Amino acid sequence: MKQTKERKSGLSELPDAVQGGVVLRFAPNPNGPLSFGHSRGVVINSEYAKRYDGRMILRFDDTDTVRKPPLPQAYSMIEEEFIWLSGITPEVIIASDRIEIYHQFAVELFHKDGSYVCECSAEEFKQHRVNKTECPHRENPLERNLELWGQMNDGTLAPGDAVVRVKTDMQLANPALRDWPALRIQDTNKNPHPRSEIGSRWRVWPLLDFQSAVEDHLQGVTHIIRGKDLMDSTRKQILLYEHFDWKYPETIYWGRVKVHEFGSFSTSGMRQDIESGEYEGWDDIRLPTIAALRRKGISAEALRSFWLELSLTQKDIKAALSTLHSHNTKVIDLKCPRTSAIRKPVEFTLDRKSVAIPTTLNIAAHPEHDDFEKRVFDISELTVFIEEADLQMAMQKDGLVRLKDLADVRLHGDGRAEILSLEPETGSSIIHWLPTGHETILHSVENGELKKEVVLFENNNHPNGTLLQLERIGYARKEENGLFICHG
RNA sequence: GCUCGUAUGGUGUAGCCCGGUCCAUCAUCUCGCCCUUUCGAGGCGAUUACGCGGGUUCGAAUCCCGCUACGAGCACCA
Repeated sequence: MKQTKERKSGLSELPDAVQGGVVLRFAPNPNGPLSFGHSRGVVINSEYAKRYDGRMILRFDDTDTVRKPPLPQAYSMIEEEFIWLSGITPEVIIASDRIEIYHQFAVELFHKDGSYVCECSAEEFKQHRVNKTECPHRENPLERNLELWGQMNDGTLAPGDAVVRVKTDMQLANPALRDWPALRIQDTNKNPHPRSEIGSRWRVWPLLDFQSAVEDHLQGVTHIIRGKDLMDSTRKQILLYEHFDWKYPETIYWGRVKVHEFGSFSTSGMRQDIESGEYEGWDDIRLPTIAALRRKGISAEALRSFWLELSLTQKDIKAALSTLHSHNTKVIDLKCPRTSAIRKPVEFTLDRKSVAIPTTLNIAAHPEHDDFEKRVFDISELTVFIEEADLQMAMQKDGLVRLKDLADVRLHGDGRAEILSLEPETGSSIIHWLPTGHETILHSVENGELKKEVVLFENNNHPNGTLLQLERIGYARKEENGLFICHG
């Protein structure tokens, strides 16, 4: 019983998980909306929250105002995307609202002799770290630390002049853990926090390892699931927890995921390119953002299946986008009305000779949905448009081809489509076609480049935003200014 | 350099803790065939894998040792 459940969801049980007693969190930096990579964190954490009926916290780790300044719109975008992706509403915590709390713990740590204000330059301390030597500030008495702490906060000390370090042990085998930095000074006059209510209110900001560790404790987080690049973070934080005598959450890691088609994008890089106009927005279909995937028609359910099937392992993996598309097809195919678009249309005239044909056709909009409004093809003008590629294919078979839902025909070089029979008799390949239509632009992405193609699109009443299946081409979303291909 | 981690087919994944039922699961991709009111849909089928070398054992993907490859951390980023 237990085994089938694990197999089905792709996720194994969380260690020491208690029904109703699990607290998970997902903690992105709101310097941009969610990317494809983030969706793994959303899906895995939220699925566990559902499975154990636990609490789900969405925490914005927005404590860097200089290098990765938060994007004000990103907070609400991420929250909305989280809900869309997971189907559950998380509790929201914003780190920049809670700086005062982190300050209190920082001061408490001085009192516990668990930290000190270090006035070494980054380079000087690096020498100590490499040589396993203690820096002179390590022995600051409490009063001196408190005095310097005051100077960090009141502006006497500038960014780079001092940093608060957690006392671990300079002899630790792992260099990453030796007296790691917990809080630093940021010039918030020059680089105010983008949230207006925060702005320049604080000068001393916690680093990830301190902020995250304190917050996880305050929220009672029971399980942390994160990338294995944060393994040393866990070890650092455990050392901090020992000073406070707290119990560290269970921690599980996943490895790196590479999707070849997505190349390498960084949130800050995308932000720059959007601001410079290279991309039209976060939902530009070339971008690996959740916004772009959604716009093209990738469903939340497909994203969930995808990550769940990949499961939770520490292996670095190269995931295939085709797998995501396959999941998506299973979700959307049943809902997508069929419609036709002709690329490079070639016109033919129906030559009915002895075979009588109707003047209008009522064609199903979905093979399994009779209730979908029928498509009406008026062929009284006897014109049909087919794709140039299909013409070439047909010519290799003596021009024989079957026009879907109409007839077997033989295409002639003079532009005639000679009707052979209404019933399929020649066993020819079936191609899609249109009697008429209107021009629209088909947008797709090829090798990261945007491709725009004018196509003849079936006249239809589908409202903008509808996800359609373009017969024999693929799934695409209809928008005001064209069609946007999702995948085949 | 130090520290940590991972190694099952083209790509992912199950199995490994508690050795045999594993001539290794499932999905995806590729290729065939079938069906068909489109298809890259559906149905059926096929090819392809336990990193290397030792050891323990009647028996190892599973246990032990060594090696190799790859990845990550060693930021006053997250």
